[in-house]
Amino acid sequence: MGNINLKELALALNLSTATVSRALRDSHEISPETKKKVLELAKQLNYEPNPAASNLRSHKTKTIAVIIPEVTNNFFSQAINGIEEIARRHDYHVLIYQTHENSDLEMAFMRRLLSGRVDGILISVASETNNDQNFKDIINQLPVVFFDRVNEDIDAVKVTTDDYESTYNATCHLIEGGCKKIAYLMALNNLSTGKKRFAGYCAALNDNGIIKNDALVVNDANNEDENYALIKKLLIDKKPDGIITSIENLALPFYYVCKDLNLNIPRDIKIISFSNLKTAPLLNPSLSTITQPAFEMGKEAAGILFKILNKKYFEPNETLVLKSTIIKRESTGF
Amino acid sequence: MGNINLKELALALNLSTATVSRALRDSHEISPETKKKVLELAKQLNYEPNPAASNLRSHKTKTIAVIIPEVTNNFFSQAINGIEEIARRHDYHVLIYQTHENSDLEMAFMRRLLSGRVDGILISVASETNNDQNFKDIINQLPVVFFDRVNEDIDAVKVTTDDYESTYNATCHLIEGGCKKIAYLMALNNLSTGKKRFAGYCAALNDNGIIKNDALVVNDANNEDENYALIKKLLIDKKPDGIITSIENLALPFYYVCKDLNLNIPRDIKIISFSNLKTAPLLNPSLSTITQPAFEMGKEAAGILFKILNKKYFEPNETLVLKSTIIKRESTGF
DNA sequence: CTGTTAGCGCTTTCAA
DNA sequence: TTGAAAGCGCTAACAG
Repeated sequence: MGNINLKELALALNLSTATVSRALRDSHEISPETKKKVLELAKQLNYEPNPAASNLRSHKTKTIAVIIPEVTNNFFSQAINGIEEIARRHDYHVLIYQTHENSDLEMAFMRRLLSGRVDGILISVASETNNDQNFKDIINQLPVVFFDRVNEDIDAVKVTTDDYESTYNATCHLIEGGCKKIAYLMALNNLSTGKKRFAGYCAALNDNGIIKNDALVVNDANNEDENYALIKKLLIDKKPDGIITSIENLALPFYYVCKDLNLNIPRDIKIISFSNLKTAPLLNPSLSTITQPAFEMGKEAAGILFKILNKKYFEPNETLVLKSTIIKRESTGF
Repeated sequence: MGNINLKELALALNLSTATVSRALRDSHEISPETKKKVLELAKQLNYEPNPAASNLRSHKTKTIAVIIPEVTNNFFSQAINGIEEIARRHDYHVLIYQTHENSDLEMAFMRRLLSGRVDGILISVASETNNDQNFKDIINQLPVVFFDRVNEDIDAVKVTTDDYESTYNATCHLIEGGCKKIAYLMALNNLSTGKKRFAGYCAALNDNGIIKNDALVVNDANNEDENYALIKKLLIDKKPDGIITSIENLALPFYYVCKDLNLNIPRDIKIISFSNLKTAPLLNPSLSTITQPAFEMGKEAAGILFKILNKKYFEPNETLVLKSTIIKRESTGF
C-alpha cells in the first residue's frame, strides 16, 4: 500500500531502477558496495517489492495452492502444517482451498489457478472419477504434486501412505486378538486410498482363512445420523466381534452405537480405526489406531514441489510411500 | 500460464481490449450483445484474467490473509473453515500463515503483506505485548479484523467470544456440583482471552464465597511433559476436587495424570475444559466442555472484513462478542 | 456504447 | 558493473 517503490529507492540512491532491482535480488553482476548501500536504504525505508509487478514481469508468484477436502479434518490440518513450514522456509505463500469432496468445485479451483496465481499446486483429490482428462490438462500447464488421495490413472508425482499394508496389518491385529467376524466401515471407495484399504482388509481375511462376508461391510453414508443407523443395524443384525473403520469420522458413530447397545469394548467388540486425532488414546475404552504421517506427508509433498519449481527434481514421476503407525491399545480405559 | 490474454480475445472479436475488459467485468456501459459475445468466447477459449496484471493496475488482489497461531488447533481449523466459506462466496482467495505463537514472526508476516499482496487481514494474535505500535502501523495501511485473540489496546474491529462469562459459568457449574477446591490450568495469560477467562474463574469463586487459593492455579508451560509434571504435582499436593482447563491442550496431560494416579473422574475430581474437539463427548469418563463457536467466528470476522472492503461497514470500531456453548456431562462414560 | 492512450512497478534485454 | 528502454496484461481516464 502506501509503500515506497523501486523508482523512489533508485532516485534516493542515484542509481537506476535496474541496478537497484538487481542489487535487491543479490545479482552477481552488482558490486558489493552498491549492494550494501541498496540493502541498507531498503531496510531503513521498509521497502517491500510489489509482488504483482514482480509476478507480472517474471512469472513467479512465490505462492503455492493447497487443495484439500476439509481443513477441519485432523489429517489435512496436520498436512497443511507441514506444507506451511516448508513454504515458509522457501519464502513462499500458501493458498488454501477446500473442496468439501465436490470434484466440480475442485476442478473450478484448479482452472482458476491456471491464470498464473500460483507457481504450483499440492492436492489431495476429492474423487478419481470422470476427471482424468481435466487433471491431465492442468498438469501440463502447472506443476502439481498429489498427496494422500491421489489419482491412480494419472502420471504425476505422488506422495501416499501404505494404505494396503496398514489395513492388512490392522486386520491381522484383530484376528490375532481372537476376532472371527470382523466388520469393515468403508469410506472413500471411489478413491484408490479407500480401495487399497479395503483390499488390505480382504487380503488379511483371506490369508488367515476367513471367508469374507459382504454383510459385514458397511459403506459411509457421509451423514452422521445415517451412519449411526447403519452401524447400529450392523451390530444388531450381524454381531461382529471386531471392526475396522477406514476413516476417523466413522469411529464416532460406532462409539455411540456401542454406548446405546451397552456393548463393552473390547470385551464384546474390538475396534481399530484410522485416526490422526491426538487425543485418540483417551477414547474409551480401547481404540487401536492407524495413524498416517500427515505432517511428514505435507513436508514431503511440499519439498518435492519446490524441487520441481527449482528444477532440481529429476526423478521420473514416482510415488513416494510413507509408513503409517499402528498403535495397539488393549486397556479398558480409566 | 500458456493462457490466452485480453488482447488476443479482443483481436478475435474485433473489439478493443478496453471493451472486452469492461464486458468481462459486467460493466453497465457495455451493450448486452457485446457482453454476450465476449462472455461466450471467453468461456469457449477458457480465458482467465491474469491476476497480477489486474492487481497491479487496480490495486485489488482478491486475496485475504489469515494469520493464526496453529492450523492443527481445532478451534483455528474450524475458524479457517468459516473464513474460507465466506471468501469463496466473494470469489476471494485465502492465504494462511502460522505464527506458532511467535510474535516476531507474526509481525514479519504482516509487514510483508503490506506490499500489496492482500486486500485485508484476519488475525488471531500470538501475543499482546510490545506490539501495539507495530499493529497500529499495519492497521493504518490495511484493513485488519481481529478474532478470538484480539489486542485490547488497539482500536480496531474485533470478534471475540464471551471468555469471562463462559469461564464464570463453568466455575459455577463445578461449584454447584459440590466442588470446594477448584484448580485452574491457566494459559494465554499474556492475552486478554486468557486474562478474561481467569477473571471469570476468580469472580465465580468470589461470588460463591470461596477464597481463591493461588496454589491451585497452574500456568501452562507450553510443553507436554512439563505440563504433565506440573499437573501431577498439583493433584498430589493440593488434591483439588474440581479443575478448569483454560485451553483444550491442557486437558490431555490432566487425563494422563488422573490415569496414573488412579483418580476417578468425576468421583474424585470433576473437570470442565475449553474444547472444540468434536469427539470430546467420548473422552472418559465425563468431560464438561466450553465450546467456542469457531466456525461462526470465522464467518463473522470474514463477513466484516468484506463489508469493510466493499465500503459497507460504517460502525465504529466495535467488538462483536459471540456466545460459547457449555455442555455439562455427568455420566461415567461407557 | 466503444476506442485510444497511458501507466501500475517491476524485470530483462541490450547497450555502454 | 551500471543504465536506458521496453513491456508483462490489465484497467482507468478521457475522448468520441
